[in-house]
Amino acid sequence: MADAVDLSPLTLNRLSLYLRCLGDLEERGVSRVSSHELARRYHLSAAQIRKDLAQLGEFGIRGVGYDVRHLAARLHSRLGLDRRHPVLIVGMGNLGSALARYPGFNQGCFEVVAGIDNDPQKVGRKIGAITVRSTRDLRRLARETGAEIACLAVPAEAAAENFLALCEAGIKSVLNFAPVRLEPRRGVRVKNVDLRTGLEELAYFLRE
Amino acid sequence: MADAVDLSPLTLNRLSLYLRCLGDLEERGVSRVSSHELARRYHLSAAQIRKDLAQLGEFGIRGVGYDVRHLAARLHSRLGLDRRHPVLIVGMGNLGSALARYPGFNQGCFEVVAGIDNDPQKVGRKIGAITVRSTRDLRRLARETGAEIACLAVPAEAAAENFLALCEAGIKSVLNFAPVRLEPRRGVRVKNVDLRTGLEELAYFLRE
DNA sequence: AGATGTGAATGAGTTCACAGCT
DNA sequence: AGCTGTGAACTCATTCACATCT
Repeated sequence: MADAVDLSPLTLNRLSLYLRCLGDLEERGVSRVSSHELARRYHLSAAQIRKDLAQLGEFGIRGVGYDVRHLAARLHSRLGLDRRHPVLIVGMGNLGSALARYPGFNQGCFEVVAGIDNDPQKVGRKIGAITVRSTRDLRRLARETGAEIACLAVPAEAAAENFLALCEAGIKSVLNFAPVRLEPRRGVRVKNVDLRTGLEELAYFLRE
Repeated sequence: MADAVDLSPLTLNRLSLYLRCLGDLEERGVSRVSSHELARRYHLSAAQIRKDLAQLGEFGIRGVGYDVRHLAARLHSRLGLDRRHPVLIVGMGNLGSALARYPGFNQGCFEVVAGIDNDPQKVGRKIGAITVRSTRDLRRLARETGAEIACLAVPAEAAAENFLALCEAGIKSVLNFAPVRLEPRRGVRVKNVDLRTGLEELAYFLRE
């Protein structure tokens, strides 16, 4: 099957998940795995795993399963994880600071290269491996670091203006933690991560 | 339309979103709003808003729109947000500490009532409004606070055992931040929030 | 006139079931 | 014999279009 097809976000998120499962298997020294085995171990659906993987081409071995390392490498490159991704964090409050130190944001191809805040009190402070910089340096920072991805972790009321600044600094993708719908901008992809929504979903299912 | 129908998680998340939009409108002093106006302001779909809201019963006014306060109140109660929800946080590392102080987790019906960690160094420390408690106190804490919801913010390798402990302490809903699929337990609802997946999704769309 | 509420049409995503390969 | 890869069936979700009400 062709390599150019676009994957849906749903498929994409599952592929990320499979990749992590494969990493786990690799660590455990497992070298081959079937869709059923994957499903059993990680509570997934075998049919769906096959459908998802089939979109990346045929490289399962019928009667046997998949080669763990080969599959992981294929996923890796298909997901765009085979090149470095510097990440900027805007808003170094509690959440921004936690993200800067979050292992998942500083592993493999991802690296948090700078934190940005407009509070002069915070500028210059070291948080984890990075130093907090002023919002005014945003454009220069983006250019110098080559960052295309930014996390927006500012309060709701500051989200719109900071998002605009990110767009103007040439950022291409934004992971938005502010509980706000950002005005769509062409050429800039936004993924909203609303932590509160998760809680509300759980609360719903607690009604008797 | 009946009140007993179960809402899908997708619908549910949008209803949460609408609720926040209505809050914003209320603050701005807007008292009536149409589905089109909501869609325009917050970049949503008018048809979908109507479909979603219709599931909660008829209380729009044809030719006019919806009463902002009335609609907000209805959503509120339908989502189960009209009673208090004490929240426990397990794992007081960077992420757990940030969540404990996160405004969205300490607003309205939600309140973080305790943080839990098995590191004796951390036990007793104050973080935001709460004090860190030992994992051994989990069961008692759950009973005393009446918490039904917990956030799991421990490293991947500690997730399974802590999840088990939560289940045994009688927790009903878990917001899981660990990049791990938890073994399903009947009677316990899990919502996975994987921050890394968000980054990976963005990285995918940066491939040329 | 203008907006809601809703069946009908369309589209997306998942599961089934089995042909085909190793 | 066993597992992949995939069309077909099915379920779930969104969009359309309009009758219905204020």
